[in-house]
Amino acid sequence: MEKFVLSDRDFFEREPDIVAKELLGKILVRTINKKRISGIIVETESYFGEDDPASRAYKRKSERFYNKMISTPGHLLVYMVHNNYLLNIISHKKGKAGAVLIRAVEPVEGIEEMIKGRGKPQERDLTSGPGKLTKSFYIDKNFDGYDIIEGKEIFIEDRTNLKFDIESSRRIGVKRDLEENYRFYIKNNPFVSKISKNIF
DNA sequence: ACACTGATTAACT
DNA sequence: GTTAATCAGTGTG
Repeated sequence: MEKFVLSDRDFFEREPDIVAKELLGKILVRTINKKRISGIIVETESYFGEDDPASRAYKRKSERFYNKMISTPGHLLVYMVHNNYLLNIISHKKGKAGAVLIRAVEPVEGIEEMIKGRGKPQERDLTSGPGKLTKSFYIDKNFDGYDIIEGKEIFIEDRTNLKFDIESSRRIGVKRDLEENYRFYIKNNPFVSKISKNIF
């Protein structure tokens, strides 16, 4: 049915908002010492290139970020904000810039490992935010540029027949957002970072 | 070498 | 709902 398969790089060679929506319900997997840490992706945001004021590629103000965001789709972009690492996947059509931010996952495997990485928070707080989930998944700057198509330590798995509704809202924590909703999340999922009403 | 900036979080009221 | 903490990354000089 679906033309684009998650295991192919093509999947990420599309507009970031399309990719962001289709990543919902997929499984983010981290292998560490042959153990699996994994979770269902429940919340994403899409960022664009030179014309997106919230993007770090905006107006090529940072040539460094611009170059990362036009690099090969399917590679990771990991960087720090407010002392938290944020996990993005480079996603764009050829010649454009773009990325999808993974904002929250629902823990599936390796919950003990997550707790070790984060201290001892409530289970809901393990991965219900972009900075929280990178800590629980042991993801840091070393994974910047990592290829999740070929990679064995971080990759994304498909899952059969998971049913859910998708909601959208404005992006969170953004000063000057675009006029459309570029945040996507699974309706009524308790691991979504923040419940917010749609703004049209 | 220095100054500024958050795509956040936790801890408040 | 609001706000302070906190520091690596980035650009500029």
